[in-house]
This record gives sequence, structure tokens and C-alpha cells, in this order.
Amino acid sequence: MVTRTRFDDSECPVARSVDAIGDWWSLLIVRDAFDGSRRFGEFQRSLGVAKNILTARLRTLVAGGVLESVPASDGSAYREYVLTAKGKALFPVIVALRQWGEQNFFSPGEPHSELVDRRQGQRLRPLEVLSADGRRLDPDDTTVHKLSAE
Amino acid sequence: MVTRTRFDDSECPVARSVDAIGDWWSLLIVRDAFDGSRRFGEFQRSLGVAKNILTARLRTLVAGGVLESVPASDGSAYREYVLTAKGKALFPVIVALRQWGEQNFFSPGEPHSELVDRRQGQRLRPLEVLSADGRRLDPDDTTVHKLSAE
DNA sequence: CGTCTTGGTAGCATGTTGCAACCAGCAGCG
DNA sequence: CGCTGCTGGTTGCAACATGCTACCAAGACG
Repeated sequence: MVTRTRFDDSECPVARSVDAIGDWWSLLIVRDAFDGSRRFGEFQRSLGVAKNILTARLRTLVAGGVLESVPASDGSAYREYVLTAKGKALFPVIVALRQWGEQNFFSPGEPHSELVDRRQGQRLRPLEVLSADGRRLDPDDTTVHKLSAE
Repeated sequence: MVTRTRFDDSECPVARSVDAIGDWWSLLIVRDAFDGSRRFGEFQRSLGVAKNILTARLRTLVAGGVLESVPASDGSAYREYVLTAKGKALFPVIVALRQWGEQNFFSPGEPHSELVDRRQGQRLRPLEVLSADGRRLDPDDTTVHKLSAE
């Protein structure tokens, strides 16, 4: 059983996020959770992942506060896994990955699953990185400010 | 040498993105690339990753079109790894992970590296998921539209 | 040339993944 | 109750990936 941090680059928020999620499977579990999956079996069928791996990932996601294991929902005595507030906050991450994938790995017209606005059924606006005063920023417009102590 | 797709969930853009990046190290390599790293040694020192792993990851990132290996830059005969357009398009993904980490894994006041607007030195605005007509969307406001054929 | 740095490769121990088999606790049914 | 099937796991083992260390070849540099 490991709580060891793999990327001890711990002053970087990206590294901590990556560490908290655990691995790619965990990310896909979170994606499925956004899509409405809640039960062990749903995740398992949707992902095709081995059950022991799924067990371990669900456990670390629960331990990390991303998912929560709640007693029931349809009356049965089984458990369900639902996103916590912290888990829901991963929404922009999933959306960003989705948009990157759509733009780069599908030929125009090739069908793929789409994330749409529930109210209007329309596709989402592409994510934009904005400055504090609302300008659109490219990677080159930003810089990393490393602060150690003080 | 593997081109095998790990997550054959291939109709989902998230799965394809995840597959294209490869693993967490690759993501941190990309993060460092955004921060200005270009040379093998820079990545190696910054990440503390084993050199054979770094070699492999750089190679798959280049093969995947995220990085590009360019001949030089400071006159020496060595190579550098720079982000392609596709790689730069990962910017929102990195920013989203960074913001999630900042909000959830640092106690208030705890120092961490910051990504700032180069012009004004200010922190970025939190990413927002927006509908086509500009409303701010929560996860519950969206739904996944799975299209198979047609 | 001799030496240091850069950018790797090679070999091996160890850790993680994935498959398959097994199993316990409900559920439903007569 | 006893049988059967489904859900949600656990366990063992083989295969693969990771990471460490040592080594190495080709610049750079005087």
C-alpha cells in the first residue's frame, strides 16, 4: 500500500494534481463519473479495465477525496461512487482533454462522443486561458514564477 | 516499440488524448516545456526522472507530434525539444491541472510556483467552461451525446 | 590531445498491470 | 428454505514497465 508521492516536485501544483489523480485509468473513471456512471459495474463495463485495478483506483480516488462512496440510491444495498466537490472541480481538466482530442485526433466528420450543453444541446465553447483583465493568453504570454520561501 | 492503444475506447476524445500523451511523465515534460525547458538535461534535472525513461518519453512525444526535435538554438550541435502547435494546444490542459492543484492541495499561504501573465505579472483567471452562448456551465449542466454511426 | 559535459544505451532488480479463477453477499423465485 | 444468477469484489501468478546504476560515444573546450 503506497502513499508515496511519485513526483516529489511538490512545489508545483501540476505535479500534485497528477499525483492525486494517480494514473490514466483514474482520469477515465472521473470522465465516466461526469458522464453519469456511478456503480462499480458501470465503470467496469465502460472502461474494460480489470476488476482488481478498478478496485484499487476507486479506492485511491475515494481516499484522495475525488470520489465518495455513498450507501445506495436505487434502494439496493450496494454502494455507489459519486464525485465530490473536489472531483467536480476537475471538470475543466476533462473538458480541456476532450477538446484537445477532438481537435487533433479526429478527421473532420469522424464521429465521436460529444459533450453538449444540456439546455440547448449545443457544443461547448473552446476553453480559453485568460489574464486577470480578460485578455486571451497564449503559452508565450505567460511565465512561471517560482517562489521557494518568503 | 509500441503503437498499441491502451484505451481502445477510441470514440472518446478524452481517451485518445490520454493515449497520445502516454503517461504522467510525458505530461510533466510538456509542463516543463511550457516553462521553457528545451534540452534533455534540463528536463532530466527538473524532473529527476531516469534517463532511459526520459529518452523513451521524449521519443513518443516527438512521434506523437507534441514535441519536435530541432537541430540547435545556441549554436551547439546538440538537439532541442520544442512544442509543436499541437503541443501548445495542450496549454488549457496544463493550466486546468495547475489551477485544480492550487485550489485543492495547498493550504492558504503555502508557497507554490505560479503561472502569471507576462505583461502584468498577475495570476490568471480561473478557467471557465462556457456554453455556445456564453453561460458558465457546471458538470450537471452538460451531457454526453454518444454518436456511433450516422 | 585530455578532460568534462551532454545525451544517451544496456542490464538487471523490482513494482505494477492484467488476466483468470475464485468467492461472498444480496436478489429473486418457487 | 434452497437454488440460481448478479454484483462487487479478492487472490495468485505471469508478463510487462519502471527505475537504478553503470557504461559509452560524440561534442565542447582548453
